[in-house]
Amino acid sequence: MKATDAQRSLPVGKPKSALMLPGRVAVRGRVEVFSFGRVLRPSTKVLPEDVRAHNRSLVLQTLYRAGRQSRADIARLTRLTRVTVSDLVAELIAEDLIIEIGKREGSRPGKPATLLDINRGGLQIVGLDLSEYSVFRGAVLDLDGQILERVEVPLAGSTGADATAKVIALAEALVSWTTVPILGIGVGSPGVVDPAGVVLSAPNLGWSDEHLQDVLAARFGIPVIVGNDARAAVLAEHSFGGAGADMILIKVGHGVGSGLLLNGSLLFGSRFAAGEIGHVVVGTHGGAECACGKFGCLETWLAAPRLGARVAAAQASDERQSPLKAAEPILREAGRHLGIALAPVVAALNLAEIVLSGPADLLDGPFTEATIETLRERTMAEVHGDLMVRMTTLGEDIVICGAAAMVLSGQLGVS
Amino acid sequence: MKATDAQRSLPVGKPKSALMLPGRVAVRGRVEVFSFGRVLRPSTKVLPEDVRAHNRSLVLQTLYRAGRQSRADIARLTRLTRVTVSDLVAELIAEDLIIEIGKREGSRPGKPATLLDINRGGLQIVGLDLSEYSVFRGAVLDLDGQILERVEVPLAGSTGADATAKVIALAEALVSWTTVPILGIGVGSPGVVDPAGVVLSAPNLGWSDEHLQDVLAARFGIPVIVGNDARAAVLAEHSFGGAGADMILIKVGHGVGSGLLLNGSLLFGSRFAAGEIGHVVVGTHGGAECACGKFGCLETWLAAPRLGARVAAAQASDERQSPLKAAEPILREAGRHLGIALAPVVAALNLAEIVLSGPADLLDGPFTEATIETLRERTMAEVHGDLMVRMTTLGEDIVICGAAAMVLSGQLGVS
DNA sequence: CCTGATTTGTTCATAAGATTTACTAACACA
DNA sequence: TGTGTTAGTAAATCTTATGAACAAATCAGG
Repeated sequence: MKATDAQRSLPVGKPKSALMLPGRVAVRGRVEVFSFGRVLRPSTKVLPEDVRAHNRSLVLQTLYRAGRQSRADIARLTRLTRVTVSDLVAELIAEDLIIEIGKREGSRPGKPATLLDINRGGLQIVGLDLSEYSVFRGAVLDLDGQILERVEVPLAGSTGADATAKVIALAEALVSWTTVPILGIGVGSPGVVDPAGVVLSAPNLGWSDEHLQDVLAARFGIPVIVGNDARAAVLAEHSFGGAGADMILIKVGHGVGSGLLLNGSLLFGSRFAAGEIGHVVVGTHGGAECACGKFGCLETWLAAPRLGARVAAAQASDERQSPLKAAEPILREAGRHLGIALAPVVAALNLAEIVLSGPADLLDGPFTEATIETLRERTMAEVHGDLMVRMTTLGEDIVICGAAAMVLSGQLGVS
Repeated sequence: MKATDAQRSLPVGKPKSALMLPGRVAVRGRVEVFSFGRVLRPSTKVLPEDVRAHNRSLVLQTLYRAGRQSRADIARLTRLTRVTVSDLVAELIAEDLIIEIGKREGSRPGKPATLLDINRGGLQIVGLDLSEYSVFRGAVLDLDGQILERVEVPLAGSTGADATAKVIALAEALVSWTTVPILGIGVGSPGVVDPAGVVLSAPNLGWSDEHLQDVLAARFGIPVIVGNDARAAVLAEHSFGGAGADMILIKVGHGVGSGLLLNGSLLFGSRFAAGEIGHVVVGTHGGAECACGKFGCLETWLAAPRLGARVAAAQASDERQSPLKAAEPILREAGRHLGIALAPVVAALNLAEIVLSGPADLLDGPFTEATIETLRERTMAEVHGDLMVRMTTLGEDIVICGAAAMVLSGQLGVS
């Protein structure tokens, strides 16, 4: 900072001018300066209006989280001035995103506060879950992530344009059922989805380079956000499920995927394929053959159809035991393999929380226990303290809720 | 037509006003709104002066990367106006961070441009590497990361306050050798270091809760940044080594650690212990006993003393073979275990680049080849295309260069 | 009932910052 | 000599947050 400061505290005369910069040639390569922890992207200038947008989101978020606050309350929480908050609130009220909900009750000195809240009853969200193997699901939700109306459409083997048409039809139905203005449409899609909502690849649906977000936005004329299903799920778990800021969510279904939240940020990965752990080989010997051609992929251990089938077989082969007893070794073996695969990830990322999403009858019990035990055996002690492995609190609706969370993020958060 | 398809399978009626918002109670939990990919931390208001600080860094970074640009060039690169750039440049020249270096050569129409550059010769950085087992190393560097002067101090078993005193003495010597004002002091320390530069735990040095950054800043009165050694290394590789924005750097020395750069951001982890992968168990059978009590930790396979000893033993036991031949199976086995541990990490994070730092005679050859092969065998094909495994280009100085990169980031980047 | 204290929300003037517009300076080319 | 181009600067404008001041509304207490 102050060159003079530095100069002052430095010993004065020193030799070694010989080594110095006389002939220093600028042989710089491609170099970037960092904000220790965050890249400063070149050509990303910031304008005063960006300040406005940020503080606007700050007000919205404060109100969304705390709910029912006065302008003065918001000013105290955000450390903005009352004047600034009043100005932002006026703008947000004009846009119908915030409403006044009467005076504060109770006996206090001073002018009674006018309470504000996000316009929770005046806006709805449409959320779609395309991640199930044989069915598209969708719902109308309120701003708190509560499902108001839901619907399913059998996929019936549709792929490519047929699948796209079914998505549009599903969205049309849901949009027609909303009773108030729509904040936006969120879609959780399987496969690799880029930040612009292009499904780069979704084999099950026969999609590649499918510009789903653009197509839906053009059709409905309202904001649309399309994201990967597991990433939507991890966002849901954080926004509505009470999870922290460092977490991996393992999604077990017809395949196995995951979503990562690191320091509160969703991870996309260098090719937008972060979380695709289904085809990592686990263990050094054995393992069933996978559709991908390898042996012992995580999917061969965990995928619901395979795991369910093995459990059923075990139960059938030994009818004297209780079904639960018979299933236990199978489930523990699967859970152990998940732990083996996750141990390096948990250690490398210093994760605090592992959330499982999938069939509770398979995952919630010996499976989870074996995963925890395996992680304890295979990672450092310091991690054990705060490491938590648990089932999601959102059940089957996790992707739909996550789609809604994406919309909340895109429309009310910083852009 | 597809619309009718979906419509047909949907519940037709549209009643459901009953379900709507009449009595909706706001039973919200702790909820956060997201900017799809980045948290908006509450109580983080933004002011116009933050805009200034950001754009100021943008100018500095542009100049640092591109070098020798005119004000007009910077304006074009940053998309700020010439007026704004002139204003910022005047401020930066007053602070001696930027200098004018004469008119542009060559024959072009128009007024000749006044070229600017970062004051590369007028500022120096002090970098310290505390990560070696038996020695502290330090250097004076220029702003391009070139080492101008270096020094080593034997650690001689110092721990606790003794070790701290040696760090201070080392820094004093280096500071006294600088010939121009110092931009800052960077320190790469082993162990768990929090973002405030507190070494929470460094067993080898006997430190816990050592406020090294504060201590050094108080002593020298100039900016100091203390960070984890592997994180410094990954920053160095990105800033000076030409690496991309999604990378893991594996640091093999007396122990094994790593640093992660994800989407251009350094990962700290929920307890600031991200990258601590040395004590992850690899493989499902066998493995030597580790100092931590477990068997088969990554360190037992990779740590330089152990690996070197195994190589030496193999070479001694079979003197008819060439030393290289004799070492190969040992090195391949170690590299394979690194691949096994990294496969889930690479897949989960969709990493593009793996950089190795450590003894080149051990790592650069069969070891690296085996790591690549193992990763190919154990992850999805799509990853193979752009996955790169290589040695660092910075050699032994990687942590010192990383310390300098931390200073560049902290002093010239966004705060 | 009146007065003082307290809190809320708004009005007005101000400071910081980037932009647009317009200007001068310096050069090439014809 | 004049025209066109580029660099850098100056003045006015627009945006945004802030501080100071004030009116409104309420409580507490005499």
